[in-house]
Amino acid sequence: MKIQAVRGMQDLLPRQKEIYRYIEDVVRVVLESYGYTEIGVPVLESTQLFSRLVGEATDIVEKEMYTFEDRNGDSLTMRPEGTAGVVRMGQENGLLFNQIQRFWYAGPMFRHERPQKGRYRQFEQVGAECFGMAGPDIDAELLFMCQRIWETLGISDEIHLELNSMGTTESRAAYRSELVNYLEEHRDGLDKDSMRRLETNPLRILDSKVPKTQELLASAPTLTDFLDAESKMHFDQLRRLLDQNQLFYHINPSIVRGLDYYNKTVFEWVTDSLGAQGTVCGGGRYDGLVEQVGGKSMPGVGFAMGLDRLAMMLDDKFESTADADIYIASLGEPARAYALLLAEDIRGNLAHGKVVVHCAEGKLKSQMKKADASGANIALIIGEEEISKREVTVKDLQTGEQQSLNAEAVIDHLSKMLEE
RNA sequence: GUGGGCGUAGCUCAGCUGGUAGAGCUCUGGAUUGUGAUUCCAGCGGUCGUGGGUUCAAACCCCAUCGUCCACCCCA
Repeated sequence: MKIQAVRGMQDLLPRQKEIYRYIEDVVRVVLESYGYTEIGVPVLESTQLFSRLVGEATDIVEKEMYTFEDRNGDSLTMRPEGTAGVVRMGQENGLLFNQIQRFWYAGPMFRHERPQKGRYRQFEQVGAECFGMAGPDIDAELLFMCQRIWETLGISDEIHLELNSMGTTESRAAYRSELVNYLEEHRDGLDKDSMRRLETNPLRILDSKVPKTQELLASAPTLTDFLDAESKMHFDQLRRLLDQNQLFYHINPSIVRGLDYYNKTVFEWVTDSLGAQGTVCGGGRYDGLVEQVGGKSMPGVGFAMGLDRLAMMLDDKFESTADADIYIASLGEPARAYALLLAEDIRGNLAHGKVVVHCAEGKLKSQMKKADASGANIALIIGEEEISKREVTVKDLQTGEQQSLNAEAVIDHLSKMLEE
């Protein structure tokens, strides 16, 4: 019986992992340039946190959570999203009371869905969450920040912004009942999924891809018409800020988001280049959430971006770096031992550079092959001749030129070569 | 959870109407006693996803199962 990875869990091979790290580095630099501070929150939380904050009737809570009993009988859940945990953490540690905060975090999330391209059961997210700021300027800042990340990664022309406002809980409730009334009247025109959602989550019907349902929706009441005055103003101001900064967006009234806690601004950054799982980043405002974990009422906004999907977008353009700059080949036991010492010496004296020692049997020919495959530009060769003369042969693998230097001169020479 | 495609060497794949398995890449050795990225030669490497069935005979047909991919659903 062979043991293999659990379904939906992916291994990151060296090249992939390198892409992830590159993205993380870019994201970190950009987020910190906006003054966001990094935090860490647990992967495990009590199940209640998610069922209450994300919403009992959402798909996530209903059927996608990895939930199990701890040894003492507590129900625990591996986080399916980041916001709930950050809100809990902020409240529990007193970071939110009368405070303004800008946080970011990175790490794995877990959802038990059927795996697919761009969708795994463990997936990596980077999130940003802001607290204590009610105005649209912080919403705009988050979007500028995303845009800057896309630009730095070189994928901004493949991603566009879909924007909507969901209004306050009250205005949304008013719209919801109006929509249900309308759809009840045209019940026989609905598809099966939409019929079901009419009971569970009517706003989701707006998202339906069934053409007949979409026809029906064309003359249905729209959320925009039901926005309360304040939400409307917030949305208009946000749009103005985006316009002023020439950040282009597409108003999409059917963006509703699958979590209960959103209000006012909601958005998704979407790409066509990944197939069906095109959302690369999503987020919005959640002004009522802090109150729900027992805190003083406090506005919040945030987003989460999916590293796995971003990594897929970069895959064909990304160039891996070489495994080595200097590769040391040796022949015979004394040379082999000396190679290790020399490598230590080089690493201790060079400012940067990767030094790889051939630690295995092998003829010089095969060692040189390894040197070539490693991507190194320089090979050092140490054999019996070199040992007896206290020399090291330095070979430039691009030009093929080589020379023998005495051991003391090697490091100077190498640092010059690496600088070129 | 639903639907469809695909599982053959480490990787990418070929294998006709059922007749007992092949290529390229990688790796190892040689042509070149201690010199890579080109060339040539040779070698290593397979319970044909797994279990059952049909058949004289199954990688190939049938059933089941697992995995994977794509789509639906939903989202990162």
